[in-house]
Amino acid sequence: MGVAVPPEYTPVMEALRQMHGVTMLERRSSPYDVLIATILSQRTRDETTERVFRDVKARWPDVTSLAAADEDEVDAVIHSIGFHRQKARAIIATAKQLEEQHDGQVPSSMDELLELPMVGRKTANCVLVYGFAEPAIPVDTHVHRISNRLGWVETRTPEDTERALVKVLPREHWLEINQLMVSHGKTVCQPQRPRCGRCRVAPHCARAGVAD
DNA sequence: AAAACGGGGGC
DNA sequence: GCCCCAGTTTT
Repeated sequence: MGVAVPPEYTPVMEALRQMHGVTMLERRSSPYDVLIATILSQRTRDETTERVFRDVKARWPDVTSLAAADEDEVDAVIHSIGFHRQKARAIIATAKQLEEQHDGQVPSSMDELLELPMVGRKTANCVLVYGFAEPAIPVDTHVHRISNRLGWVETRTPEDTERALVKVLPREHWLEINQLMVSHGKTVCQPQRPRCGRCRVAPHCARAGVAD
């Protein structure tokens, strides 16, 4: 009986690496910084988020100061990003929750992270992999879309994609896959018109040259 | 399963 | 001006 030949994950990741030149260590930071920065980054562009995160850290450098921050003041500092009111409320509540329930530390388990406001699986997995260097795959819309286009998974939601990917993708690629596919998704494998003619992954892709 | 949240960047 | 976003929560 024919056992299906698994996709060639390593050549794909190598092609992505060549196209996008990710410098992994730049994203490594303390679990707390990853947590706050990732909440702020939801549905907003990186460049904007980076500036806003620096401003937040300058004004409220640690958990204790952020826990005591005034919501209107935080809202004013992060006003240039989307969902600023919810995010201001969320990061203050997160800081308070860390102090009251976790001795001021960021928890390192998925279940505990999911208890924090505005922390879903994608954000929690960012904290685990970038903050704690634990094996986890943050799946956003880019990872979801590209994994399906490649034929690695056949899933309807990012959550389903995450659960499928952790079963098939070798662990050596988990740390890189999010940033590589996000970069790829913004510049080459875009939602509407993927530029397959310029894509070095196309030879390995189930839908190269085919629209969704 | 779908709506709501939102300012900023690209065209 | 209009369309599109590195999600999560609520209905």
